[in-house]
Amino acid sequence: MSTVRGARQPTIKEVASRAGVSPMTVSRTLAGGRNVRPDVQQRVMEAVRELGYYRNENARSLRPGQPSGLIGVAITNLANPYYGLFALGVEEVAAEHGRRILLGNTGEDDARERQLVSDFIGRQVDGLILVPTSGDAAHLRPERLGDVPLVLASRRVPGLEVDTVLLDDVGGAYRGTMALLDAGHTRIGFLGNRSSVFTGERRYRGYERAMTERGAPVDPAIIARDQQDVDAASRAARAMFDLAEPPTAIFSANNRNTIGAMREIGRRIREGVPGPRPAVVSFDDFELSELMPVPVTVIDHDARLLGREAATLLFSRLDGTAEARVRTVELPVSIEFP
Amino acid sequence: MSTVRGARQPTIKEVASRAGVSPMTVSRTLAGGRNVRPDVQQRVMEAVRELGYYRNENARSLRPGQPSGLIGVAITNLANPYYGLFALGVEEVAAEHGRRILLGNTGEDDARERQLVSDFIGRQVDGLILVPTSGDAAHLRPERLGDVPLVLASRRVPGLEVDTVLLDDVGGAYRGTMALLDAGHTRIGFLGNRSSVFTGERRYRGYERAMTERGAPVDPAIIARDQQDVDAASRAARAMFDLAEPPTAIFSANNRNTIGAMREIGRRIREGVPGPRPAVVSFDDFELSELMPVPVTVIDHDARLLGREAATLLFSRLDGTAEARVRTVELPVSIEFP
DNA sequence: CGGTATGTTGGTAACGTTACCAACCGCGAG
DNA sequence: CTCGCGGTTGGTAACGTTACCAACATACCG
Repeated sequence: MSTVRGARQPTIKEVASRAGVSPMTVSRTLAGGRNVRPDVQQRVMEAVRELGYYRNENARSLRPGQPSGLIGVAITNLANPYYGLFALGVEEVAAEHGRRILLGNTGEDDARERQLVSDFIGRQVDGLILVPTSGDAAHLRPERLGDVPLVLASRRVPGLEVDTVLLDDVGGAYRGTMALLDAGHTRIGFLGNRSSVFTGERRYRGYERAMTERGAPVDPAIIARDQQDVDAASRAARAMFDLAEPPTAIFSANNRNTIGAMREIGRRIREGVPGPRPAVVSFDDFELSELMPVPVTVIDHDARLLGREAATLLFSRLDGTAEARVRTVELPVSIEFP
Repeated sequence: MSTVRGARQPTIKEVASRAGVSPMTVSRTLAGGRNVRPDVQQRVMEAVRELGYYRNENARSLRPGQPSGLIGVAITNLANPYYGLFALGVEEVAAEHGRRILLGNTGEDDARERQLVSDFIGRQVDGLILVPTSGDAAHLRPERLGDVPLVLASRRVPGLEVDTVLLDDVGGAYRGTMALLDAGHTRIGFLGNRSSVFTGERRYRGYERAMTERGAPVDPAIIARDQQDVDAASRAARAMFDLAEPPTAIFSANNRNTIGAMREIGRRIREGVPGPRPAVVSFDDFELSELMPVPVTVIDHDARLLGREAATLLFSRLDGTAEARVRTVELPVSIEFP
């Protein structure tokens, strides 16, 4: 090995001089070898191997019109397994298109989102995929992004018309609630969260629509929409069950709330606390739902597919194969009965 | 707004001419404004705002000695929530150091890992964090990486001496198995997986050590080490429980195997299949373990912290604050009894 | 054998940025 | 009033790469 430890990365010039050719010939060889004699190509590739040369992608993309091959992805909370799957879906499609992803976690923080987007633009990303933190849209306006295409996932941003992939939140919540109503329940509690205002709102709307359609009372006493984590959800469920008129069923708008409700229900059963053993419908799947002490209907979705769709939408813009019109893809959800 | 839709990103020159100064003055202003008159700075910042200018980070890092501000992160399986948490930990620390992360998923594929590492180097990353796919080490040798520091996480690569963060797999498995032995079990089955050869091996070693130390027989009939997913784990558990002499307890080396075993145990209880209702120790936590039909002891760890430690190790190299010696950090695991 | 088409190779310039140096300014000390 | 110094500004070159053009070699045709 002729490379010295601690040395800078070798450049195309060093490869060229080692192979006894010009940098242009090295460049051509690495670009596929069109119009380069095979024996010369071989000499070049040998020099590349010997020196451990890698093309400097940053220098490459410096030339105008050259894509950087990077996609900026900002999601709200990587600690949520669904977003891990989402990121995986994006990564897969990006890899299929020879792109890499720059990943940032916003933690539902507007300022951090703005910072990430700025940085992504500064790094010349070819496109952006964003789970927005539903603040305002100023930093996402086309004139701020230059000609970098943007795809929103999971949520919309008020006043911003761009390609978007969503779940069928309303329909899923509607059908899930309907299932409870069909089973004879009329007093159905709602557990939801605030953070994802957009999805939370949509899922609540589905719940509400089903309830009113069937003439079931929508009682604020059994609607809790402020729980961000499992513990808060547990407490909310507890308060609801301790009411004089507790709900006989629960619609939970997400994973975190479902787990919290389950904890509380499990505790009551273990400790013999009297009161309801409510049926549960859960938006978002969770493992071992079939082992729960009460029947759980699951409204599941494919976050990985959501990521893939977002990336596919983006690449159709990048390839220029997309129509000009802004598109929204709404992915179906599936319902699994206990 | 004077920016034209579809236009290229504005350059420092355009900002300069708009502000009536030279590009150097813009550069200095953006670098903190040392030795630039306040009123000139203001004019420059105004032009920056008006044009929607972002520094081109790629061009910036082209100059020799300039860091790219990128960290390459390759993990094996983003679909695993633990790796999502791991990535989050890395991202957090990177952000604290003003770095972004380039994320790739290897899917336990050697070729893909090599490809990702090449690409990361080509993009001039300042450092690499890798959950290795335990193939060979050729592409990770220092002479192949130039002077880019590397940190391994979760697993080692045979024959490669680099900074590494691990879990206390052996100790955790040992203590977990001991807990079962203390409870009077002697016939303890083992469920594990192949993919992560390294951790799988270590966890098996902890199990084996505890067993032999107490003189409990290590019976190949109740040791299954080939399950990659929940379904396979379920089948392995089923076969084990159907033996003439089934285990009275199960040590499960990971999440996937635990879920699979639980499914099978739940099925047998629901369907009234006679046979053991084994106690379970699970390496890796899972939610609602307290609601399981048999008592589950959980050996948990903090994947986010693992990611933070990996990144911290890397940045100590980058800052030059690290001692030269190769370091290994082994994070403790916690045991939660049912 | 001359001429043209085709294939191969290299030189030059440019991408956006900033380190370095040179030039210039105003101000205070001698 | 002159000198020198510190603060401010701009020009030049270089980072690594490749598009473009020019130069040259070779093959083929008439």
